[in-house]
Amino acid sequence: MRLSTPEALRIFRAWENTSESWNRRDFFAPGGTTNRGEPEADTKLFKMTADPHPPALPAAYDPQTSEPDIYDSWLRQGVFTADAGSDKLMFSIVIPPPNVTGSLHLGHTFEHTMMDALARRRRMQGYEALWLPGMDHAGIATQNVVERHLAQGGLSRHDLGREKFVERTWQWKQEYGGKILDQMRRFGVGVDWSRERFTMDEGLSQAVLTIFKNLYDDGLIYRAERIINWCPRCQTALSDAEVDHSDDDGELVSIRYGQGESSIVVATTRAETMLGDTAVAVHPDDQRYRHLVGTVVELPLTDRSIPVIADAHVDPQFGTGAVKVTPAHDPNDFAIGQRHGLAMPTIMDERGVITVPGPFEGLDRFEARPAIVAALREQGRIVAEKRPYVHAVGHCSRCNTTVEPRLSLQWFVKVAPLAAAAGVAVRDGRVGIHPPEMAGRYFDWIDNLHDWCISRQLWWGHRIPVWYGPDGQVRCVGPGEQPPTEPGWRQDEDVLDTWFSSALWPFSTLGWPQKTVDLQRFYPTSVLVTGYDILFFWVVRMMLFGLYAMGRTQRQADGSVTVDADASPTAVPFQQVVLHGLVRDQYGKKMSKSGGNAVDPLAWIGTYGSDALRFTLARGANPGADAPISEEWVKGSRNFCNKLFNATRFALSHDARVPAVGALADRGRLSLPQRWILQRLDVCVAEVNAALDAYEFARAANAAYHFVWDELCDWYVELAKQELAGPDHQADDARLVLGQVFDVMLRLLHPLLPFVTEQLWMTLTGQPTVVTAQWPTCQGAADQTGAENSMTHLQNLVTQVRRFRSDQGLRDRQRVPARLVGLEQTDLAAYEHQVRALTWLAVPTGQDAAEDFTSTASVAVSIGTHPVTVELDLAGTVDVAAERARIAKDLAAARTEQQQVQAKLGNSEFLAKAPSQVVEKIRARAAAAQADIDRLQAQHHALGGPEQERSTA
RNA sequence: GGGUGCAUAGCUCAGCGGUAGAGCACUGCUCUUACAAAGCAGGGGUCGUUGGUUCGAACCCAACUGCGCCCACCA
Repeated sequence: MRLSTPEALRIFRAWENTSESWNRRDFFAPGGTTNRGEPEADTKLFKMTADPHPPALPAAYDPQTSEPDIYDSWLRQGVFTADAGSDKLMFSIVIPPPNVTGSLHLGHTFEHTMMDALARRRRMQGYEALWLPGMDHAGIATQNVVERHLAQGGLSRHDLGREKFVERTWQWKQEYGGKILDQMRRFGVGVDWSRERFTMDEGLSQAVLTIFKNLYDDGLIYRAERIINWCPRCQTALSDAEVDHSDDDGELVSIRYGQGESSIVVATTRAETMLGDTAVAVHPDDQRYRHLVGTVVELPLTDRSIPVIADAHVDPQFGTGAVKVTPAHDPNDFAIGQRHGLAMPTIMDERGVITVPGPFEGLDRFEARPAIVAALREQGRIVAEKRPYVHAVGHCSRCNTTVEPRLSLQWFVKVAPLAAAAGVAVRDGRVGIHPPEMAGRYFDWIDNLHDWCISRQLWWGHRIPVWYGPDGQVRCVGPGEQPPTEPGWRQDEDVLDTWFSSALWPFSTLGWPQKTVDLQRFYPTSVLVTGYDILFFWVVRMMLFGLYAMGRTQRQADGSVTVDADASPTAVPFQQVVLHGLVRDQYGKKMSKSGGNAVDPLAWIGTYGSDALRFTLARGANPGADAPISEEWVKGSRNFCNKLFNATRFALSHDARVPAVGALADRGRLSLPQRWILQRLDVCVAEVNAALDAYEFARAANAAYHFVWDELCDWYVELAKQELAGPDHQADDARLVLGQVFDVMLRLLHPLLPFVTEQLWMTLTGQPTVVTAQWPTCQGAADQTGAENSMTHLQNLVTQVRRFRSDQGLRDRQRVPARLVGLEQTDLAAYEHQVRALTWLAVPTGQDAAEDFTSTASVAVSIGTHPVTVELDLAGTVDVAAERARIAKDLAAARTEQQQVQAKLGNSEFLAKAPSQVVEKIRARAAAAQADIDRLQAQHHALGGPEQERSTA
């Protein structure tokens, strides 16, 4: 196959962009070319020197070509490298570290869009802005991937052994782990690559050791035999947060324990656990079983007898009111077992295989279940069955295997002493949550805490720094300490939960436990942007550890340690939390690989550009909101970029100049359209700022979108064409106004559309980069000249004439001679030329034009209180039917309006109780409606319209 | 089981007490030199149902119906 040149180029670029070219770390090597203020000369696309003639823009908007070059230039200029020594105000964001195994998906681009916008805006506002990137080692996920990889070669991790396996995983990380970072570069994230971190790198591992040791010494980490969630496939413990519950079909069987008079019936969905039963429990007040408490019953299929005990935890209303107790395989039963000192035999191994000697030994738990039910049925022990029986079942969030509660020896973090302070920090406003409604979910967790199981039976991760001696000694080895070397000592085999190191991310990445300048200047981080789906996994835990490590602790009288709830504001890991939703498809369905509707962001970036994808995501990005997205909408955003590109190109081609500061302050001199667009620009700036202050990216994007497209392009640019062709002073003003509007808008849009605004702004201003340009602020000038009102009049007039022309089937090109009667009485008197240009109306020609001109059709419009009639010469070709239809329609609308308004004005209570401004507004509407009705009726009459068109009211 | 949210145009959503809006889709016309990745004009909704509060309700309150999400050791 032969490729055409452009096609080949495109493919080459796509390939080039994804990997090789981005691995040139010399762009951001420490001490290299990244120092701010000393941009390296760039000969490729952009001139860094003051060039009086900046390079012309390409003829077409072409993100595929320009975006990678622009990103290179940013890295070369070092604009994202934060200076901790700066005396500016500080702003910092740490990236939610993506899994090292991952590739970029739309969820990442979604939150990166928001973080980049926030950081870029702050940088333009004069802050020293740090956006710190990095990756998470993702314990279970990565180990699973590498194990799958090994399995293809017929190997298991045990064939390699621990050391080799970990080595292999590091290798894998080096080879594939940076993929997502390469993809982020193509997206154009403005992160500080010189500060990139990894949860398993040297510094962060020190942080993990340090906090483990501190917590251990403070008695906040302990090891205990507890019921934990166990995944028989991953063969590791899981925290509560790593278990997903779903309502599954099961089977509830009732089994008779014991014989005859002294028998008792219990119900269960997990019949196989009966092999581990050590009691039957009933409620102490339950009269039905009172006589049995203290006796023993025979446990079927075994040679054991178990006691009947009384425990207040049993619900007498449920089932038979009697519960079988399996302390080693059920959390409730474990608690009962502890209270009654019951034996806790484990009946399954780590794979979920029955270990009790006998006929069921070696059976998987799901094979054992029907086998045991069958055996019980044979003995006549099954007294009732209910199937299907829907009940909540826990699944491993990593592999979806049914979780098995299992008694085992694990490490835990004592959460209560940490959590109180974490609750207070949000309640007293030191940490803001957006949207505020979601703080409720945060408190749900904080107020209902369970201790956090942090040990994992994996090999990939931070190994627990505890050593066990030959005589039962336990020693926690802190950072810098030597592990015991005497014979017989061995280190704990387990590693820490991935979220343990993630919980340190806001300060470990800044150098903690060292007292670094970064830590001092950039902590607490300003904003955390993350999904509401990991509020519990991550946000809560960062709060716990952040306040513990960076705040103060108190030793209680009993020797226990708690985190001081009144820790200073500088202890919190972040000051604001912005929670975003999920990316959904165009039908509102959650995007997921399994749902088959997942999209590779790079594909869209390749076709439409990073800016287009960002803008589409931004238009769905409000706190707590899910963002629907589809290719059509990305295309729409690309079209917007193209619009902006072409409009700027228009301005440049007419020598638009950015005015000196204050040059346009005296607006009295300017034309109506000029005053209007500057006024609207100011409103847009205010709206965008207000929206971004509230993290409402969607509102900001929409405000800018509508200003650029509906106001700037559709109206001002069209009007400016007339001004540019007009008298010199007017043309000069137009060039300055265009310069001003585009300068401000490009800066204002930069956080949301970084690439196209950079390209256009550099060309417009000749400056090296918009990244460090000054952020626009609202001038706050009220519309003192009534420009908005007059422009509304102009727009109405123009639209009415255009509509008439459209209804009459007139081509735009067809200049129609016309008189604008009465215009001189209105505020548009000076703008007849502009009105004619926008409506393609010609001045009547001929010797005595005004007198000879014969009108054959007219359009009547109300300009404020003044009637204006546009009289056109259609040379007798007026489509009367079309015209009458149009007028009839307007008349009907005007009458409806009049009816509604009169209903209000006829209501004495309305007049009495409604605010006077509202009443005045309604009166004005009534007057306007009446004027419309009069005018339209006259026109309708003139066209020979029948009288029955009268209102039926 | 406990929370919590949502129902507005064909689709996805904004509006949250005083004339129902946007994008896409749809219809007609136009290659008018910034832009056809466009322009101009247009059609389309008793704002889930039923009550209530109010001069006035898409908006506030209650109930109902239908979806969704979060939490949960219901054997």
